[in-house]
Amino acid sequence: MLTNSRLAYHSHDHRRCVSAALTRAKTLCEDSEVRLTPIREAVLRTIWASHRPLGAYDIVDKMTLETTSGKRILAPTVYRAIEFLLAQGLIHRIATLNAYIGCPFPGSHHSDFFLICRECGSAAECSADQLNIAVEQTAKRANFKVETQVIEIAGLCPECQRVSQQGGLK
Amino acid sequence: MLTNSRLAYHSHDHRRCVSAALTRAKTLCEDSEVRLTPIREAVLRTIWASHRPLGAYDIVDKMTLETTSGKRILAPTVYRAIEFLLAQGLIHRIATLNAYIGCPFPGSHHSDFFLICRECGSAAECSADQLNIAVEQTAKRANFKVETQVIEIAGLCPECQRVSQQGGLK
DNA sequence: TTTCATTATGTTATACTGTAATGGTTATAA
DNA sequence: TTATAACCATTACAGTATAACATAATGAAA
Repeated sequence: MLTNSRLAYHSHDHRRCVSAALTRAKTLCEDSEVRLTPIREAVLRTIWASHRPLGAYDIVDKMTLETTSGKRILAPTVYRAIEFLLAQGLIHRIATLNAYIGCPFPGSHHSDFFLICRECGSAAECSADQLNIAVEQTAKRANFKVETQVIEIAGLCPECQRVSQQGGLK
Repeated sequence: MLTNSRLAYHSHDHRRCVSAALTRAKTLCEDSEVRLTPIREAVLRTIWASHRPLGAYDIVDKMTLETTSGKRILAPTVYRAIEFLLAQGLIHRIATLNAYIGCPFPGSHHSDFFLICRECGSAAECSADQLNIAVEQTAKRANFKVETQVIEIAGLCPECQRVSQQGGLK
């Protein structure tokens, strides 16, 4: 099973996640001959600020705060960047949260799912053959032709389980 | 595998679906000692008008048209009814469409998924142990505690596959 | 039956999410 | 340098959802 759940739920040097994501993004965009413009890169960097999915207007606010010129970034600008990043597979949309998260392994074409912690908000991306096979087979039994799949699982991440158990014991 | 895919995708006497759904709803609400008020029943009936998920404002419009008194039904009224019906497990929310659909087998506690046809818009609900097991196992490998799951699969239903093949052949 | 508490609904206003449309700007290549 | 396409700014608006407060209906207790 391919997953970034270790990083997503436990403390780590997150700067490495960010720089790795940006490096991969640059390489992929060069290979695909599309442009990772400053705005698109800034949006990607903002989304990668954490392992928590971020709403479009959160991105707007963050970017407006961080900008030096004091010029307000507007929603359509962010949405256009999001559209681009989605198309390149650099980010994913979390439908249940109306939010966006960086893809930890772009380029590899995978059908993936998300484990979203309701407590800390962090989300891990996973890709498991077993699950994809189960989807395919159950769809087949209804003669349904699968094109896209959205699998979003909410619950408690390992860290937040620990914390909530400790809280219950005291 | 528990599913209503036959009914969802093929022509049938839909009045029976509606009356069965309303009967089940009444029974379940009596058992739970909650009130299926006229408005809630009307919203449920409206949602059950087809096997296609319906947006909240579509429900508003439909109900406003169908009302005899000419009085406009307003959004909060519909959303409150939706909230109630969701809580009773009589309908489901389709996150990828921001829309609502009647549950064909309420009462049985199942974790389910949806096969949504992008062509005709119809959605079938399914419950397959294989898929639930796959979700549980893959989550377990990340030490993630599952609470809720959203699985929405988009593609082509059997009928629309037939039609699109015929179209391609001519 | 009256009263009271609870639940449900009506009404207004507004927040959040997302996109259409238009025109200006920048980068790239001929 | 100029034509072209891609990108971005700006305004306006569409669609989804809820907050807040007033009123009405319901059911149980006095």
